[in-house]
Amino acid sequence: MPETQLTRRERERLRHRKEILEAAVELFSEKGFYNVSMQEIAQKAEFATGTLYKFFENKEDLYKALVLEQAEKFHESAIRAIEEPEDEIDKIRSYVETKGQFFTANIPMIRLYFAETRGASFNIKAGLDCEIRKLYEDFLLRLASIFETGIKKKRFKKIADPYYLAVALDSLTNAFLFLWLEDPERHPYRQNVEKILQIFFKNLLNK
Amino acid sequence: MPETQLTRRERERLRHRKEILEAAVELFSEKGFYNVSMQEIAQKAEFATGTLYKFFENKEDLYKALVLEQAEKFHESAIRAIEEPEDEIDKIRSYVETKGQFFTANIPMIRLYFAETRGASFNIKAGLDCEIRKLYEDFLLRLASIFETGIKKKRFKKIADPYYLAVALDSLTNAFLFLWLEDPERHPYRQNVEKILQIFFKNLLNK
Amino acid sequence: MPETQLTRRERERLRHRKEILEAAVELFSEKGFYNVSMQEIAQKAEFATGTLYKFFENKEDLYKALVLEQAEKFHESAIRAIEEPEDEIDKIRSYVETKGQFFTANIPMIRLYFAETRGASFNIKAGLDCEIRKLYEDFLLRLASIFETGIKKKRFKKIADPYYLAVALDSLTNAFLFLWLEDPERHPYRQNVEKILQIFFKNLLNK
Amino acid sequence: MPETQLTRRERERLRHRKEILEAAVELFSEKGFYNVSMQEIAQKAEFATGTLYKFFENKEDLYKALVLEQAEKFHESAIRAIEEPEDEIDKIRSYVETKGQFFTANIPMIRLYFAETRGASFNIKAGLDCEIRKLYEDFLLRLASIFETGIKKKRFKKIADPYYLAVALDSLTNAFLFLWLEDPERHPYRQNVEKILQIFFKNLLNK
DNA sequence: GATGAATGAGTTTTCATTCAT
DNA sequence: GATGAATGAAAACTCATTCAT
Repeated sequence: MPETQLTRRERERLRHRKEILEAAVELFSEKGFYNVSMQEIAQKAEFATGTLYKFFENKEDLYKALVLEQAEKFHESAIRAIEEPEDEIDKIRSYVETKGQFFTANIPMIRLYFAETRGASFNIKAGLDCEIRKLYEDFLLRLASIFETGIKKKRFKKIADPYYLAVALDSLTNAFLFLWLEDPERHPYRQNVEKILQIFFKNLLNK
Repeated sequence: MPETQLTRRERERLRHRKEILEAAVELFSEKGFYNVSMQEIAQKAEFATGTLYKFFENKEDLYKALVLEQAEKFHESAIRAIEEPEDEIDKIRSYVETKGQFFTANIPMIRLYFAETRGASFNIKAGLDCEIRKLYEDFLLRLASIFETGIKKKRFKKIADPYYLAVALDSLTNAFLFLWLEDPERHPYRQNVEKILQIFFKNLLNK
Repeated sequence: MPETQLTRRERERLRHRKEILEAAVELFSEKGFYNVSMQEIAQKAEFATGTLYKFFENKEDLYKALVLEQAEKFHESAIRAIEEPEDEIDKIRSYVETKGQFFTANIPMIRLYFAETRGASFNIKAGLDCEIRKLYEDFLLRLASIFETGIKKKRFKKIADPYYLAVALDSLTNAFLFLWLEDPERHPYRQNVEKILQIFFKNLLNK
Repeated sequence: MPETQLTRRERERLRHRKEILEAAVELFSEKGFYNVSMQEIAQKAEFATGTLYKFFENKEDLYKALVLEQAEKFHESAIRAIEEPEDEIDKIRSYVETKGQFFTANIPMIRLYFAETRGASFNIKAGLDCEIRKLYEDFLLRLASIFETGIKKKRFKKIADPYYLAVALDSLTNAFLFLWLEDPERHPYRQNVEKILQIFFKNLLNK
């Protein structure tokens, strides 16, 4: 196992890095990039200010690392979710479900991730946008190709550009995640998304 | 008309206020709340820094005024859009169209408005959220009640909670506005939204 | 008079700038660039920290302005000193005298000026070097051409490259300025320089 | 020989100390005291930061050791240079030559040494000044006494205070070392210094 | 109302120094 | 002696806000 081949030092270093990131997500998610100071993060993570700079070049870099690492994790999960099932409909269901699971287990990331992908991210001057949006765009295209294949296989009717179907699906799931975030009891993600997707699918499916 | 009953002084004051806000939207929309300084706005509006404070208590207040006034304008248009037509389907069509018209004519506002309604608005410590979200929520309820009435009138099938239908509709239109914003030529709002709504409606409509 | 055509505001601004520079020379000259903080300068000049940044982009810029402005003043004086007299020997005497007058009246500048021209100026990353050294080099060339002319006119023997004569003259005057700086009573600049120059001239002159 | 009586441990320690100092001269000479960090020196010397503190109390101490040790070496050479020859003129020639040899072989030290002796050394708060300047002053006095002896022996005319002759000699050699440093090809130290000294000596010598 | 210079608290970032291993 | 992660004080710089004119 590679984990155990790291020296103690290296393992500690990784742990500390993780601790910093964990303190940071919470703060950023709650107050936003500009309302969180490095001191604040350091304090929450129980390190000195200077220590943060051993791990991250600057505040922006810390934020980027944070969002990008989570985005990559989500991405992997999402890709796995759409690759496993055979059937196109199952792929989509699997995605919707995985997305729900990922974010309901990572609540602080929801705001950050959406701010960076769909949102008006003014947070970071540039750069982050670039990488994370590339990931996002890449995934949209994969979703689109599922719709495309489904259409070719005559599983779906050809009612719209597959890319737009992907965009629509993504935006609907986001909307219901937000509802869930605001009031989890009242707006359970799974059931709600389910119903909306039915509207979608009933019409999309060739009987 | 009340406008003409204002003194010259008052008219000038209003004009100046408007000039400041106009300079501000552009800057905020381009760089975000925290990357725009009051001096920058003053310069763009061709006033002295101090003058801004004759019109707005502070930076936050200026931003709030900006977003709220636009939000109110949009809401008026949107409400008018859903009140005029008789038929529920027409109401919804009218809303979608009006939304498109409003924002394509107010590009800089798109980012700000979405950041505040759906987005992870960390921009402002608090308060703005409150008022603008109330407006937004109010409108969602109106949309919901259109669906509800439609269902009652048997125009629509009862496939989902009307509120969720409203949320879905809103999120879809947003998604297509964003696409349009990114590449207006390639992703014309009207046509795209049209197609997606058809998926919606075909299934929603009782034949 | 152009001075009086400045608005009161402009005149005040210039005065403030000057006050800042005056506080700064003393501090820099005493402790060196890196041992003086902007706060310290601000305090000594009786302004707020931020105010310094209205006048100078950054600490380096403030330092540059300081040294360069003085260097330019000295330059003008020095050039005037060598242009007025007819005779080559008088030109050189005039320079030596003017240099003494300038720096004995601007004690804090001695260290700064020498640090930047002849010294190992590590103070500033770059740039200042450039401009100030250009001035300095320019002046050395003027001095050299005085020697050259003197040689052509047979006032001087042709005992060495005129440029090296200039360098030698400059370095000797510096050395005696330093001595004076360390102990003005014991090492009066004028008399000492006088004697040394005699060594120079006696051999340089064609009887 | 004492060297071989050191234990292996002690020899290693000395070697490490030397390695650190060697890394440090280069860096200090290139960038100056304040633009070099201890971590940088450690890295260049291939030691850990903490190790530097086993050898030197602090950064200043390291710098002092560096400059002082070199200064002492130079002084020994210089003293040897003026002690060996019999004749006063030869002593001076020997000094000028030795100085050239020492610094052309120790380029990085030129800047540091001059900064500390003649220059506006703001580098170090204090203390270094003291010791190194004492060495320097001591040497100037030795030079002065050579001139004095020469005068007594009627080798030299009594044209100026011997101390000032020493200062002049030193400042001229420095000036030509600087020229050489800037462009070694164009300004060869030996030849240039030679010519300038002739001006000096021709007049100084009693035929 | 308009001006814009001045303010100074607050933020990011650096780096000499320490210390547990 | 060697390591290098952690420290935290100190510095540069920004900018919302004030206020005398």
